[in-house]
Amino acid sequence: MARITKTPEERKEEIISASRTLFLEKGYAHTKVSDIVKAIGVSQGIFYYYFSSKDAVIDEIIDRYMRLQLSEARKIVDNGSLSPLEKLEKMAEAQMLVNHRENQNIHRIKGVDIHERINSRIISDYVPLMVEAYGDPGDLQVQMKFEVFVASAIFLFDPGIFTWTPVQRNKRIDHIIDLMEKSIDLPAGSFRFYRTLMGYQS
Amino acid sequence: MARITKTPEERKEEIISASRTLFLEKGYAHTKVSDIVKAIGVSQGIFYYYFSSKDAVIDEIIDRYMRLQLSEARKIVDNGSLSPLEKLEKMAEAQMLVNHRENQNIHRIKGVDIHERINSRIISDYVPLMVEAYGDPGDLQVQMKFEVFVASAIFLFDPGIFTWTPVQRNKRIDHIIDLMEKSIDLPAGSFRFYRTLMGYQS
Amino acid sequence: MARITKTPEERKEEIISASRTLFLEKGYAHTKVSDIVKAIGVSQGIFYYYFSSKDAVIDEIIDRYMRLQLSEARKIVDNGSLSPLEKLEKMAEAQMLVNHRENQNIHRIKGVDIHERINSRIISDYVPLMVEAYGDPGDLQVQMKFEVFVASAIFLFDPGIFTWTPVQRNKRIDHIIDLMEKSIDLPAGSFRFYRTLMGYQS
Amino acid sequence: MARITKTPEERKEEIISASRTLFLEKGYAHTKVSDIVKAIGVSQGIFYYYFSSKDAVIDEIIDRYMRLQLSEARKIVDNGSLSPLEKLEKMAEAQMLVNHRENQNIHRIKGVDIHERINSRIISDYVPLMVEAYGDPGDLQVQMKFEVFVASAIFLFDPGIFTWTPVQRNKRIDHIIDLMEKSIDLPAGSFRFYRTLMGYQS
DNA sequence: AATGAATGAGTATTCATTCAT
DNA sequence: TATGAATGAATACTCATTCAT
Repeated sequence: MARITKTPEERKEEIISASRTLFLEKGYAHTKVSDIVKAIGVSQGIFYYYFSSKDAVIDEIIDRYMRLQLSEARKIVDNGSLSPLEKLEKMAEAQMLVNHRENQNIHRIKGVDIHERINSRIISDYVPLMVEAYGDPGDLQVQMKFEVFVASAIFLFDPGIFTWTPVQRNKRIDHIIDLMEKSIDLPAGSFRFYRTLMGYQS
Repeated sequence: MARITKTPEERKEEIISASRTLFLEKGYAHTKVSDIVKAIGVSQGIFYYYFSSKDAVIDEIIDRYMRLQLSEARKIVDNGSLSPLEKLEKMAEAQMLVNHRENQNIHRIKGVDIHERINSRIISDYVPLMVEAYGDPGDLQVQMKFEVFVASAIFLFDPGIFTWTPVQRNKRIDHIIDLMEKSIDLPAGSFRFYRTLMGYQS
Repeated sequence: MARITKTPEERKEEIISASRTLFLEKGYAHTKVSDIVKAIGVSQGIFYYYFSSKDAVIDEIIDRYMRLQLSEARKIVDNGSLSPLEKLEKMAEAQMLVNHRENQNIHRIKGVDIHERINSRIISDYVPLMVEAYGDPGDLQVQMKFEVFVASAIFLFDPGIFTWTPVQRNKRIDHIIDLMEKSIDLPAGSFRFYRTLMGYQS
Repeated sequence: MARITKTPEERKEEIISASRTLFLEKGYAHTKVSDIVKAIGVSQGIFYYYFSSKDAVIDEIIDRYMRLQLSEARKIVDNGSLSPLEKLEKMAEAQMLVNHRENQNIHRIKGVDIHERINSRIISDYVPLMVEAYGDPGDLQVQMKFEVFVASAIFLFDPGIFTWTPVQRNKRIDHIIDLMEKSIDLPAGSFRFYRTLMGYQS
């Protein structure tokens, strides 16, 4: 095999990117380390030069994903020219954008508690940003409302658990949105923009 | 090994019972078929006479569990002498009872989408019974309210995902209960009995 | 692969025998488990059905070897019709016999302290039998003399350490024998029979 | 990493010293080349600039050790003002001195035939010096006596093989010394000074 | 002299499942 | 019904050594 040296950053990026793609395609468990290195044309050894184990890669993938989502959200929250609702809408859009950019929709990776790890951070790290965007940073009552909102959405629309028909799904999406709007005294329709994020099929 | 013939029912029961115990102790993945047969003193082969695979056993365990929960609930729902709230309370009690009876608290089994399989059936099969008990069988609006109620409870109190302190947990329990009560126009406190089921620590 | 069932005794024997042969040929480290099973035409799995690890096989080989040597020696020691010197001579012959029977000369296996494990048991278990044969069971002075005799022989003629010319080797053999004879007040030549065991080249 | 150029001698010395320390601590096999270079803060590549392989380092370590022991012994042998017994005693002291100086007690290194390589040279190179010190250079009879003396001591007190209790060990030490004294017609006690070298515990 | 990224060969072990008896 | 010996597929990780710069 021709020896092609790259900078550590490039190489690490390559490995992460190839891993994410393969994990998405075949699932974590069914992706062999040998598959990953084959995909980028390097030796097995180099994988372990950059990562201590296969698990360390998924850790890094999740971590990067969350950091990216959080930093995008942070920018929006800190944008003084936006209203609370505009901020939340922009945040939802940013989420979708990140998910689609470079195959990063790691929610769909099958395997060892990947979901658990992500979901946990969404509630603990992302929800507080939503509360801040909404204008009540640190307000526990509001935070718990967002928690329930996000939790039921993640749970009920988890493709690994439920297979709703489009109609069933749409009804539930609107119901959850409606419930949340009432819960925080917003006019009906204020959170309609969340439809897309939850997978509403029009 | 002495050959001891039993009726198929007994043998199957033995296998299921031993499997459930071991799955609970060591998790699904870490329980070997050889562990199971060793526990009841039979050969490896006989396992496959009764079950087509290791996975078939967990299927059966989940299935029995759900059928038991549903039949207990059914009885309560059909009990004409109870009010809607009494029915729901009895159902919650029955759930806890079944969970503790004969180690059946299979929610705690670690492993491949066991949770997913159970959760899915809770929403699709058990929630409708709650709606029926509440007195509005088939009312989609009510059903979706119960779905959100149950979904957020399952999600936010999944021990594999979150590690709340008792105080944090209690606050969220009360919040979810409160939200549900308001959502279906019940007096505050009507659903207080759900506290126990969700793990409230007083 | 055709499935051929054998009794556990036969199968275990097969594995041990093939392992010993391969260890002798290629050394312990360079013999793969896959080599062993290939040699007898069975699956990898069956190896682990009979032995918990590759190391467990060498343990068993050493153990069987020592038990065989010791039981042969025991018979001779217990033979009342032999004089002490006759016993020792028969014991030396028996040693060589065992070594050559069925490739059992496991002294020549290269690898992880195989020697250390054997040598240790020779001094601790076999030497006492020599003392008993000689007629002074439990006599520490005599035992230490035999220990030095055996130790220097094993050490100086270890093919992994020294490469003597035949002349050098012969001189040392005779010297060690002579020393031992004097040490326990035997007439010169009494222990000449040990020459063969030590590899005297005439 | 800052590039620090040193003279070849210094660098080589550094590598050897670090290797010896690590081999002693963790054994030869469990010391990685990367451990060695990490210990002195240089790159992997530079190791191979100075040594052709990991094995070459242990060769050099053994070689230096033996050359040091032999040169110290040579000085003593050539010291005309000492009697034969004084020479042997000084040599024994020198051995212990070298062993303790700068962690050089390489006898304790665990690993692939390190012992074999050292022991071989002790018999072939060091024993002749003992004979010379004793006053009979080239006398084969005397040499073989020293060989047996040294061989049985090395063998019986190899910590990798035997685990004597202090009492058992002391008895054997005195026995070997006594045997040697008789063997070369020295008054009892002449070689008592060897006790320390062999690890006598008073 | 020095760097450090890259190579690549090497393997013991686990266990669900099968099948001859 | 029951046995239990036998199958076989599946794979992450280590590290001495090399080499382009």
